[in-house]
Amino acid sequence: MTFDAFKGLVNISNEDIWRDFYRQNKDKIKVKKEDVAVRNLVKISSAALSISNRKGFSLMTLRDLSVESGLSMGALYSYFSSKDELLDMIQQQRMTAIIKVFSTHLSGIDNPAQRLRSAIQIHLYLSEVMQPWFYFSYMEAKNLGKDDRKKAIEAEIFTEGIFIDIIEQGQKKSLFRNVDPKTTAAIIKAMLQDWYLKRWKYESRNVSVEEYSEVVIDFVESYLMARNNQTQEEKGWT
Amino acid sequence: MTFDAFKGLVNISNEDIWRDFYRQNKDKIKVKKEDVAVRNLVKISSAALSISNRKGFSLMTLRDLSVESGLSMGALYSYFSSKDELLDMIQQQRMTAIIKVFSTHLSGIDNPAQRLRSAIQIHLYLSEVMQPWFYFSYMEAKNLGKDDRKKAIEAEIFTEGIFIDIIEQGQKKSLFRNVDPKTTAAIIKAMLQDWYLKRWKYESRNVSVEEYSEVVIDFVESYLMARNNQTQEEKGWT
DNA sequence: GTCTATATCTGGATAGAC
DNA sequence: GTCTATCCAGATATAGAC
Repeated sequence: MTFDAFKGLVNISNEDIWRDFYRQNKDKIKVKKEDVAVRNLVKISSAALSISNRKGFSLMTLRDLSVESGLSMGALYSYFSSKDELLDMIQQQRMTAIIKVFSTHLSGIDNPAQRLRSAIQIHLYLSEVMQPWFYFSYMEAKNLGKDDRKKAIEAEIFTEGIFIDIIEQGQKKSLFRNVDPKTTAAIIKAMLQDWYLKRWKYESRNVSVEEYSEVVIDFVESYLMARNNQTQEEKGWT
Repeated sequence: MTFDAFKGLVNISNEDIWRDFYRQNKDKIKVKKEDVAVRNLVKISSAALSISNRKGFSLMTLRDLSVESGLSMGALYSYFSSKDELLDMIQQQRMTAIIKVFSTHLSGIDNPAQRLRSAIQIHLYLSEVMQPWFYFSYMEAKNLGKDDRKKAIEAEIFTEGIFIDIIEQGQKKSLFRNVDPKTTAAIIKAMLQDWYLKRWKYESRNVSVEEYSEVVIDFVESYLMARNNQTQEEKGWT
């Protein structure tokens, strides 16, 4: 699947994300007109991600946020009741998105080799679409409240678990050689994370998400299928 | 080389690091007795790394630091003149260490395959010895002052450059296949960084730095030497 | 060299006008 | 719903005794 095809399929816009959020949290948010609320939530979150990813969430003052979002400090507090709640709001959005996208796009793919390639692609493509979220989540994970910390760990286990499962399936079918599934999955995750953590680097080198995706897949397959002299045909490439 | 052998060779103790630092910065530091100064610098840096790596440097208050280091707030300011200077002090130390260790331990190894393995091992072993520094550097990089920011980028380029060079050498000698050296080096770095960024994970799974090192080497060699059905003997393993 | 006490300021949060 | 003005806790940094 190309990146453009993916974007068409998932169709995650900032607005959709925050409209969903608004509907699920109507009680917490003081502003009652949906359109107004959604518009401002988008402004606030964009500003918050931009400033935080530049200098860190804890160094972002609410005065910074007020200037960049174009809302007064008083208005900001109509959308969240504390700075920490704002952090949790952003985190929450990423996690629900990742679980949703994985579940829908991996179902129905049974062949482990094919499933491996799809999982890598989906993760990279999703993190490309939501790069600021992913970067933010990674960097600010340690500052989460207790509950959201738990959710973050669950999300971490969830994605890594997907890869562990795939590897074990492939080993059962003798498609992959007998390496340690957990460490392998951990390393795959590290490769995937590098894409959104060092995006400036890949951008300056003109590496597209599709190219990177192919390199990662090649890397992982070389490792899992080493000493297996298969042709591309046999591997399931097309 | 085993990890223990490495530790014996490099022999980086906290004390040596800060003694060096003290001698190079005698003018900045108000305390004039070397032994007192070094002892307290060790206390301060250990406390600062421990607290920062738990909740982030910007959320560490000087009161926290005072309690954990056992020095009063007034005393702390005999060793640095602002909180930002403390950050730069810690960063500086890691970078000089990494350049020193790489230069001494890679010189004399000419075979690209061997050089690749050594570079991976050295990086992992060094980051294991200095884990809190590496983690800190990575997480707080964005908060550096202008000058130190430049140094940080240089250090980044330095390590990645080592791997790019090795890969290009190996390709010239037809030991490695023709993949993109830059992206490959970037991915190798991502694997190396995962070791000190997610150390808790590997610790909880009882993965030692030597085991991890072998997996990374296997991973990278599989990729660079794919479709080359060599035996371990031929690859130079022993 | 190190401590306690304190000056000064920054930033999160709220009250109340519009 | 949004703004301005303000409160006040808590942070950095310093002064001066020991």
